[in-house]
Amino acid sequence: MENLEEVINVLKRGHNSALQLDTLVQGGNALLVQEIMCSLSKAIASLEKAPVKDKKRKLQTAKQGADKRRNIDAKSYTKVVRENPEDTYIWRKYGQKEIQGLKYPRCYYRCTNKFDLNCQATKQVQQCEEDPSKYEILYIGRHTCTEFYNNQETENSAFVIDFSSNPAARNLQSFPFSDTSSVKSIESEVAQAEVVPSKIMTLQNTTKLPDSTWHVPLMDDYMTSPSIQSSSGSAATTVDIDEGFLRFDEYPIDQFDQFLTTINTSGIWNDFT
DNA sequence: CCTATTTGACCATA
DNA sequence: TATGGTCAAATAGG
Repeated sequence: MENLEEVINVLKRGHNSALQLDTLVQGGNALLVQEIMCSLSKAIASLEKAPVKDKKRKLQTAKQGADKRRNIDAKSYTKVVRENPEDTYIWRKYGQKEIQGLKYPRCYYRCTNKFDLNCQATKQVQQCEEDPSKYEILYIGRHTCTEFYNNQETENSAFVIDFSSNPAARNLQSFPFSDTSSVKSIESEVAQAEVVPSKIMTLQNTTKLPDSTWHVPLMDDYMTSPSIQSSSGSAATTVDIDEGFLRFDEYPIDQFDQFLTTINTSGIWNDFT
């Protein structure tokens, strides 16, 4: 069991190396690299399919000892990989679930400021079956914590909250895409922290793993922009990252061009290519 | 100590 | 009652 994990990790490292090589190699050799990546992907995929179901609930009786909910030998502990210093949002993983009919589990993340700032933003990350290097990200809700920090920067707020014990909050100092006209008091922002239409973003050729803390720089700023709030009706949008540019196959919300211009000039997506 | 992740349990809902 | 989203105890690691 432990051995299998090891093998999978080794294969993943190989796959990531091939990904990096793919960006360096040109011409006919590129095909060879693609073939290596494909082979490794298939090998990883076949080793990783291990559906896990919920165990039946244990009946609690007075005679039972301490509730041993975890099996020490069950799974390995994955390391946090933090990249992309441009990102100002920090997510915290709060769940993982095997989904019926899907090979890979779905991972659930929330904003680290959920409790201290009542930020309701969450995301779900799903690894694609065809290409394990590709992840589908479903964003639910929007970050309201941005409004708080903008408020802190621009004026003396009546709200004094000490974040000295919260390293995540201390990192949240700049919001390059914030709209200063939308700065409001915390009270009003908390009041309108309702769930807004979700979006699906697909990352291609990313070497980032969706485990643990993971930074996604742009979509959340996009989610907090006022133009999104005015949209009605929910729709899924597929966003492909292709050679450093974004390719939108469908976009149901107004004022998208303005958003696209902003992010294309930011260069923030370069980290994903 | 502390915070973050893991993962079985819990629970809403279709 | 099966599915999938969330909770939280156990655990890792600083």
